[in-house]
Amino acid sequence: MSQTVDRALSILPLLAEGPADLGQVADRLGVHKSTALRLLRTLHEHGLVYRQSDQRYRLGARLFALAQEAMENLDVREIAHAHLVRLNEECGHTVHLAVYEENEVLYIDKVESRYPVRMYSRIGKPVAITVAAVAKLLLADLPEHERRALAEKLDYPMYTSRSTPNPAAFLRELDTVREQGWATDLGGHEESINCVAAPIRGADGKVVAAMSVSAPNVVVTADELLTLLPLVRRTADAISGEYSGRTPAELQ
Amino acid sequence: MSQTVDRALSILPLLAEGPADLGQVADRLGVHKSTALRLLRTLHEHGLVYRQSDQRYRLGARLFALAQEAMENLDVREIAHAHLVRLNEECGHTVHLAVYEENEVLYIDKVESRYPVRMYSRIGKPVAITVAAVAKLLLADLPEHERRALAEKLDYPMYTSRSTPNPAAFLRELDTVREQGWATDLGGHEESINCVAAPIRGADGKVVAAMSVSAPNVVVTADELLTLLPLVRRTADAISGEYSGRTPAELQ
DNA sequence: ATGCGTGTTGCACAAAATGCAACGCACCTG
DNA sequence: CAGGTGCGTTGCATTTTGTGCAACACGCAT
Repeated sequence: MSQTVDRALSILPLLAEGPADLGQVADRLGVHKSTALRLLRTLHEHGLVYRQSDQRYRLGARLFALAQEAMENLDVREIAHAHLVRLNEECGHTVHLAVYEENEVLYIDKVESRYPVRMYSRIGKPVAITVAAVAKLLLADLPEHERRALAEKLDYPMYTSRSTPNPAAFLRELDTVREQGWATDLGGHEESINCVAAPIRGADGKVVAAMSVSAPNVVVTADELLTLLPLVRRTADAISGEYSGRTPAELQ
Repeated sequence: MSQTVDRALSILPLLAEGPADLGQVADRLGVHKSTALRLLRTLHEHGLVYRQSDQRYRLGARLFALAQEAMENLDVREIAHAHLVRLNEECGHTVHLAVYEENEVLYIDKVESRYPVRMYSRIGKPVAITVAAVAKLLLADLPEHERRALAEKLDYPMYTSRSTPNPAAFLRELDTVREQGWATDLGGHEESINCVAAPIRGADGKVVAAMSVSAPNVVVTADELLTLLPLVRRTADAISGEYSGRTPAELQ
């Protein structure tokens, strides 16, 4: 595609890790300093990169503004948010909202647990796609060929002994999930954390997002968490209804 | 500087206005379709641009991930330090930087007064939350319900006759502080010590930290200290600008 | 079939990006 | 204070790389 642009864009994730100086950027890109300088200057002009007082470069304000706008284009998030908050108030655990995009599953909203022990996650961060309950729901709804192709392409890291080990097992799991209309992750990502998740569907029945409730074993056992399933499904259905225009928010 | 990158980056704000197809992008860039195509493809590979089902392009969710990660790796303390030192050189008094965390306000940086009479404080030590100027700023920015809940939970020790006596008085003080955008502590913690403080805000306008200048009566009167307010606010604004990655041009 | 509006590909040419080497500059260090 | 080291920065010759063109492919409506 375009080498120059490709290099320039590679700078962004690099700076997301933290500020870096010209030399570091040039090294990690594998280009001459002068080349890196010109790329950084261009990024700077567009406000995507900022030069702090110690001369090092970091991501700039413009990027935050763009991210904000990108968010606003995802209207599921806006509709879902109030429901997620309410669910969190009812059960107290961490609530996540995720979408599938370009072979990745991304968290796009999160309401923190009210318990002191919290699970780590980050809005915008790609999800552990082979084990996360929300990922199973989103992938289970893909057309067959796409699903198979993706399953073959993925890595299957064994986060724990319960992680999905290979494509075959994953595809079987996705079939089950599609069948039952909900999904779980019982210690597949981190030994002590369990999730239950339910799908959010658009007017045409396609899964547009998925939401989950997560809690560590020390707070509730997996069995206890599973008793929340009806509540989670009801919340997801409420969001689906509002998203597809069936149930205006005012009526609830 | 770099034409190709420049063109590619110009696509982002364009798509921020709303989804567009190849032709529209090419037109607005003033380039041939094939050129626009290659640029879009490169952006796409980096996840900054997403191709929706109707083939049109829009901003991708990856932008989040970047912005979010960058935020997380930002260190107010690191960015603020040089500014605090400069402020101390200009006025000579003790300068503090504080953040709110888990129902407490903590000093995270300090530059000592150059006068022989110093006030006692320690980095990492919780601040007298009901009276300190920095605490007022940080709490004033909390969401209403959280602020009320916290105000009720706190103790109101009468360090001096001017200490905040109760939740109602505290909430009133916080409203004033939020309104005016700065705060003071005039002998509320120790009879002879006054402070002026200003907030430091992130890209989203949220108060992420607060800074203050403190001095005992024997060095400067409260009125004299207040004349430093513009300087303190300017410093805080400079830190805010740098923290949120604004370019000088956008800063005005 | 036919025409129109898309997006997409291969290619020749020219422009634009690259790496180099040299310079400026601030900061140490002996 | 001379000399050295580690940065960022600049001008320039070289050629890689991006560009626009024209042609093609595809879907859709007429």
